[in-house]
Amino acid sequence: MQFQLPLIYPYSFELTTKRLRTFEKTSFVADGDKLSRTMHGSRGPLLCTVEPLAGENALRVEIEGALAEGEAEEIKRKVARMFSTQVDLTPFYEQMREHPVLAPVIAEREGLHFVLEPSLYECVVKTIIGQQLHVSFAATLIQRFQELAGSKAVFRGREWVLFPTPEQVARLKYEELQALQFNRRKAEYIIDFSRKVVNGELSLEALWSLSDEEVLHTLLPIRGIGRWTVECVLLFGLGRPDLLPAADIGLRNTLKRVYGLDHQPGEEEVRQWGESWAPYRSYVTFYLWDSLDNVK
DNA sequence: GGCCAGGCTAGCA
DNA sequence: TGCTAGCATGGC
Repeated sequence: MQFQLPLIYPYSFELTTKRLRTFEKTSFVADGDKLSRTMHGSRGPLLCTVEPLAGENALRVEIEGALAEGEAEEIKRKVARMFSTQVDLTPFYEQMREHPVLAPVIAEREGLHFVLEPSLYECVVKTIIGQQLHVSFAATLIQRFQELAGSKAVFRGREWVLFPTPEQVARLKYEELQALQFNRRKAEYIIDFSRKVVNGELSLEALWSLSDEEVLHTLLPIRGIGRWTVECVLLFGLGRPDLLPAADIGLRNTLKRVYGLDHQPGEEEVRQWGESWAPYRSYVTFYLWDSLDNVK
């Protein structure tokens, strides 16, 4: 199946997918302009390939694999959501255009959009793995985790790994993740979380209809999930526009640099600044993170 | 070699 | 209620 997804200008495919080609390359495989990744379809593995359509202000999408009756529309919606094709950044840019400090940081990244994970489960697990680790080491762990627990599928004559399902992870033993250099507690967090999803104690699909606050209250009691993790899930899983992970060390380091401070700002300080960024705090956070990536 | 990473929990005051 | 050691490893 092939289809096109119209984009809302401004949209830069290059800026938007840059992080997928660098330290998030565990999800997507790049081939020139094209990016491919596997997804779970209702009838088995799918391969989704996305590329910009020159001069058309649209994405060209190809889906390989068996689709069920009526599944095509669902996949189109999912890919559109993943690549934020229907998000209009114009009001965000207008609000921030006069900002004394952030205006240039934002202007340099005109057209940068979120790329969301295809499933909330994948988002939560990757975020837990990434807690307080170097991004590059987290990527290594995610890779090993996928190889260990995920299914394989063959497309175009090569083997692709799928992100593990909750069922596959629920069957693992803690020791199997420890052998991949997960620490004991992180192994427990991930496997125990997966078991909650499998036994129905937690419905991730239900999160879509909840407010940010309600999502926070739903996920926070789960062991291994703190405020930062929920905020990342709201951002990168649900695509909510007004989140501020004020405790994030990367964000605080970036603010120190961008604002030219002599100290690393505390959580409260970050929240106070963030008030003037509402209702687009997620975008400011994301743009600042992007500027952090470029400094390293 | 030491300290810190895009945190979180358990244990202690 | 608030603070801190410990976690498992890589990078600087």
